[in-house]
Amino acid sequence: MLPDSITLERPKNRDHGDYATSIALALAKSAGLNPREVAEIIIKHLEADSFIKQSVSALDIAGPGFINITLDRASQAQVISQILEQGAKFGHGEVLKGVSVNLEFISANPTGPLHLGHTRWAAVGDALGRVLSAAGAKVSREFYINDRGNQMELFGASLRAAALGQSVPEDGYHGEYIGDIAQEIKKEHPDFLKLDESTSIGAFRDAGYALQLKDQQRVLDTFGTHFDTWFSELSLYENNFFGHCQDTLKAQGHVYEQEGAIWLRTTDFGDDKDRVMIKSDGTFAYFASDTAYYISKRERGSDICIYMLGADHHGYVNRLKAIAACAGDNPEYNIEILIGQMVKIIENGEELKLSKRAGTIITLEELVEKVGVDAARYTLIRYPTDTPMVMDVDLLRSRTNENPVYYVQYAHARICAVLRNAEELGIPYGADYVHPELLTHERERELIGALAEFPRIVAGAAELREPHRVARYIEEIAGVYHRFYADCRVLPLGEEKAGALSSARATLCKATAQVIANSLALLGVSAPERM
RNA sequence: GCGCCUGUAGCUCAGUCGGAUAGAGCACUCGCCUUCUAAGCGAGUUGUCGCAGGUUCGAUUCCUGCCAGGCGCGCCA
Repeated sequence: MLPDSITLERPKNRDHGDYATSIALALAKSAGLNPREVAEIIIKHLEADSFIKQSVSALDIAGPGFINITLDRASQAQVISQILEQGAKFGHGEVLKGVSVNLEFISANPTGPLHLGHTRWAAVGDALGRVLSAAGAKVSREFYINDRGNQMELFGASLRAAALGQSVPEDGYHGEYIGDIAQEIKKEHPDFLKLDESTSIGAFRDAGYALQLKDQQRVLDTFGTHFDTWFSELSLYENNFFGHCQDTLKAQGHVYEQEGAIWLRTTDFGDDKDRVMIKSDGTFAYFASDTAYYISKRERGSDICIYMLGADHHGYVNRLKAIAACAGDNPEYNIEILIGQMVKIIENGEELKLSKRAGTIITLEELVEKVGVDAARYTLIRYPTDTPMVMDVDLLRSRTNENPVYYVQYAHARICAVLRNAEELGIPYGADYVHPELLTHERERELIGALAEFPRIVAGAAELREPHRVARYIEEIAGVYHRFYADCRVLPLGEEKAGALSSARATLCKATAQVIANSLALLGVSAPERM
């Protein structure tokens, strides 16, 4: 019996070679041999292979039966040429080629500023989009605008009340920005206050909606997060699109009527209870939009619909999955839901809860004002989304290596400085100066080996939907580079003449800078040339 | 009550389909700049991987139960 796949891993301990496999241990039982014997047989066969003979310098059996593989130096260093040739494309691959992904994230109500919870997704969602694209997927980034329902009416009523100088409704919106917008609308459209109450509320609602949406778009733009589609919930009800969706679900046999309401039998697919689509008063429940929106995404050509939701919405996972199943899709493939845990922010050792602007929690814009785009994005992306996280403003503002984003950016800037100096000294570097035979230092081997991992990291991050892996990888590269820098002098000292080794090392530096820049680009974080 | 997430060093957290001696950063101690950016590097110290079972050659990782914390369970959106 052969296993489905053979795992090849990078050992933590460098003494265990460049790569290692535990295949012999896995096969030992069914082969009826002890693992080391199995390993010996495998190695004998591998050694007969001409490609292996050429590119591998050692195959060893270690421990209980691991096979440790040490690569030939020259073939290992080929990655340097590859990086220089492919440039910004290095690391990009095709594991997700041919897959069309709809990536929906943030999806805030257009009734106020984006806050901290949205910000996590603004960073992670954007990074995931970049990572998926790099892995070959066709990605459509979508922001779903919840522009329908009671919240919008309350928003309109709050604005109108503020414009009239009245106190806003109890369950309305109370942030400071409400007053600002109300004044802006009043100035632009003094006539709105002369309309009868419900028309007036509608007018304020629509004007406020337009202003808030524009504001969200502006803020996200400065944050470096861009969308392909801003999808209006209201548009799902235009041209009877919802009716069409209802027919689709009906055809699959999961729609029924009870007590004057129209239901979707989501319990057929693991939901706790069935969900109402059309309420007994004839209006649409929010869930109706969910079903139509999913169907819209699929009909517009996406194979996989990824939803990025806050932890307070995790109760929606089953019903969303059930929608896919009710539409006749495979809920294990066509729909994925990622849950982002809460983000807390502390400053001076205390949690920041109130934003004067939003009236509730701190906004994306306020966070950026405090720590800058790069630090905010990097920190938010650096952790898996299923862990709650705490952002420490003071730490993120500090320009020390307590702050991982600086550690990583500094490595890039440092390399750029070395390369500038190399150019001044007339030391050539680039694809013609790789000289693998000269890069024999342990630090050089380490660095080359780490650079070679990048494509695997990108593919893994894409397949697992975990962009934080890219951030952790850059930190490793930065660390390995700094150690190389400390031990391996690149430029000639004093009166020394520059030799081939300087060129080879400068070339390695160039390749490292490229990989760091590519990684940071996947996170939407800048790679400064000077700091 | 039911469901989801989390529990790893003093602190903040990584840990790939189950692999070898469980890792970073910070903090603490001590070294390293008359020459490439010291925002850096090196050395030292730090662990009942929440607890208890199970699966197996092997479990921080998978399964079950329990403990602790966070969140969610509307014909609201």
